[in-house]
Amino acid sequence: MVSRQKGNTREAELIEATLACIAREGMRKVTVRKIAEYAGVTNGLIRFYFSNKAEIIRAAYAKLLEETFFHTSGAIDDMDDVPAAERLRAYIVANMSPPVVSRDSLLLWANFLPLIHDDPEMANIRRHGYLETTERFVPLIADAIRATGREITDAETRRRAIKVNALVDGLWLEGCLSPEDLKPAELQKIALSGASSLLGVDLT
Amino acid sequence: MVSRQKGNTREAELIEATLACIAREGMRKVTVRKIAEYAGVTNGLIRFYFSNKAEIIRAAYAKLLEETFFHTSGAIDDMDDVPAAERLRAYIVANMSPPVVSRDSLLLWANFLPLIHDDPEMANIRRHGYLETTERFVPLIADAIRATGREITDAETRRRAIKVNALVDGLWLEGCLSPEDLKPAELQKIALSGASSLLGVDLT
DNA sequence: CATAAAATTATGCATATGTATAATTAAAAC
DNA sequence: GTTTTAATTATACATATGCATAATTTTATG
Repeated sequence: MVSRQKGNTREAELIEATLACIAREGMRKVTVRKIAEYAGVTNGLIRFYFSNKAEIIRAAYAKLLEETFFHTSGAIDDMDDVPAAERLRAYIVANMSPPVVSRDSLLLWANFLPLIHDDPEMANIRRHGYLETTERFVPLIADAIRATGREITDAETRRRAIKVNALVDGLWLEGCLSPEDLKPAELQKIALSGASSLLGVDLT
Repeated sequence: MVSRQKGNTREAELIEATLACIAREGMRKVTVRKIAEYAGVTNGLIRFYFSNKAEIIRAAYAKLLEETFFHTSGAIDDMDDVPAAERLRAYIVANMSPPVVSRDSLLLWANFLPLIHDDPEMANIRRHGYLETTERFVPLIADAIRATGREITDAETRRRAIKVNALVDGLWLEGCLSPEDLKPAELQKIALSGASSLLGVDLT
């Protein structure tokens, strides 16, 4: 029998195992038995920490979003007194770096996506993570534009934000799909020069 | 008993049913019985047209890629004598329009993605579709830049192509995820003005 | 050290699933 | 109109799966 652990540690291990299992096997091959195998325990134990399979999947999704938020928003914590352009730069670079850019992150994202459509709980978890991210990104872009002293309407600002957001998302996608063609360093250069063109702000 | 049909029609119906089933239920809930139900036949019939489940899934994926290629590349067929910028414009607009932009297309894409990693056949199907698309898109961008008469290195041209491609992919993603916020018309405007900035070519 | 509580394993069960194959029905051939 | 062939249904089976629960082991408590 595997040595015992306090609730929190073992629970976290099971969630980690779930993410690893989803990333490597795909959601359709994920079973409670396989999750247990990944965690090095027997299947019955999962029921001790989670009331059913859906719940551990939800916990894994929440964990994934937290991690992503930690890595992107974490990069601009303690930068309140820094110019907006520099903060935006750091934020974009973080979004173009591992572990945000990785095969696993894309696979996890894709595997969770369909669940959002038939499980309202999953939809809530996503909404929360999405708002958290948007609330940091969009104002950053708005500030960077305003810092240049240019006159710009709210509608136009919004359109610029959508573009930069799309560019970053698209590059994230390409970077995850073709890591040989687009390594993080180049990804970051491309993202920064692209965002510079789109915003009329020098981020390079 | 459902009235009989010649091989091709029924086979195509089953593939259509598979795509509908994947889009609405998610890959993990797709069973041969459910596919049959979507097609209005009994489960045994699937084995008559496909040797196993993996094969009908592969056929569905190939169909999806064909459809996408048909809608995007189809938009610039018979445009050989038109200026490159205009062809690029039409191509981008096609990529920002239904059915390329739709909830279903994103869901299908996400559901198929994990299969590419453990089924070499699926990887081949994807590679084929990807090359087909890239071979039309990248030269279009290169031509549009060259048509302005500017001097530009191959490496820089490639970087620009990656950016535009990422912008389009990212907008596709956002458009599929939030169809209320980003309707096709606005999506197209944003994509065209964004690509214009990134390439230094007027596409609006 | 004995006992209680918590963590982990082992086992069982009902159902779902992929696949195989036999039975049946409709269209085609002659 | 009968026979052949192709298309479709019906049935069966072994396995996988989620969930439940009993048994066991480890840690904590006194």
